[in-house]
Amino acid sequence: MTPGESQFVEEMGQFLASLGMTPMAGRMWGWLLICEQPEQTATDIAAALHASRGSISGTARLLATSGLIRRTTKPGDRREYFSAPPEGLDLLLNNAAGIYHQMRAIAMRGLDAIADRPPESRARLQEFHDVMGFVEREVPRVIAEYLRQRSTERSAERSKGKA
Amino acid sequence: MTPGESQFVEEMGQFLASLGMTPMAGRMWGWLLICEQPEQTATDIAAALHASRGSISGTARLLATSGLIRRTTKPGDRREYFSAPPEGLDLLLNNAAGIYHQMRAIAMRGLDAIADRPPESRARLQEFHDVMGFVEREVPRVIAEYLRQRSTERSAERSKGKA
DNA sequence: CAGATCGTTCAGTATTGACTGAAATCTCCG
DNA sequence: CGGAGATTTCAGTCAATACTGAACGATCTG
Repeated sequence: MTPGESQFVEEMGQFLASLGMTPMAGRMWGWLLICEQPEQTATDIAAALHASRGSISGTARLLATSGLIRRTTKPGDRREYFSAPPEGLDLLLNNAAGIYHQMRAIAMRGLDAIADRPPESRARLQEFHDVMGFVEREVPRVIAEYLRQRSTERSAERSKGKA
Repeated sequence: MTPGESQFVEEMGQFLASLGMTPMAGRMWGWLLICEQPEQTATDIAAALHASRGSISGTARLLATSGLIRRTTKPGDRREYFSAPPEGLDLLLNNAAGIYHQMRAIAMRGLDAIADRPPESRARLQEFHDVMGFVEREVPRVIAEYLRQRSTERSAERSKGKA
């Protein structure tokens, strides 16, 4: 790994860590985004990241269950190969947008907790809840629309390439 | 504080902590959203949250500089009063949307780091960068539009109330 | 000016949690 | 069936950090 690549991997580590995952998860995903061979074994990754195999194992499970990485096997090869599929990006975005839902849910429970108060006392939290409700609806809509549009562009390009 | 209120405060604490602030910052902001008296002294807050004054002091600075809370003083009263202004909500949203910018910036630096690679090797990260570029532009736009619309509705309501 | 109250600072404490590395488990080949 | 290569598990270590509480400084009152 060049210093620049190493810095990228480390930044992805800190970033995904700030989103609730572990630093190692970010490093691993980042590495799978930039490594020359898109499919890497656990040993490859451990060597590249200077990490223990145990750490890779646990992190691989975390990333695989959340859909960010894909595990594949090859006939006549006991090893597992990890790669970063394109869908991982969509999942990451949906996950990030999920914080708006969390915020609204918390506000909702808070409103229940102070249900007996007069409206002017609940106004602050009510507004918080309303704004989150909007964002929770609209942001995923915008993202989904873009992803749909992008996938149709892809199809068109592939058709053009074939023709 | 009732159990329900306490739970709300605690959930806000964990939530803002996951966004990079401290749990105490979330608890304090949450409390200022639901307390009966919108303006609270540091002593009031410390008592409500069972926290030390030192903790409140540091947290108040953090929240005030980020604009989430407002500090006010009254003539003939040495104490400072804290409250949660409506703009805090906007700032929180902008802050949350900032993660998209962070992601694109990291991807950009990563692309620089592997600038010498062939395009097919950079494709994964390039796509990551492009998608983030879109989200970084559009999500804040949608949020800003909504906030603007909401503020004009407010003005209309206030005028109606006066009339 | 003395006294009291409020705010800030900072060293210390305790907790959390990510990572390591060795032992255990599994799978497939010869 | 034995064994090599691979993965998983888990107890232990280590670092990061949020919070406490006492000491200090500042500001207003009587």
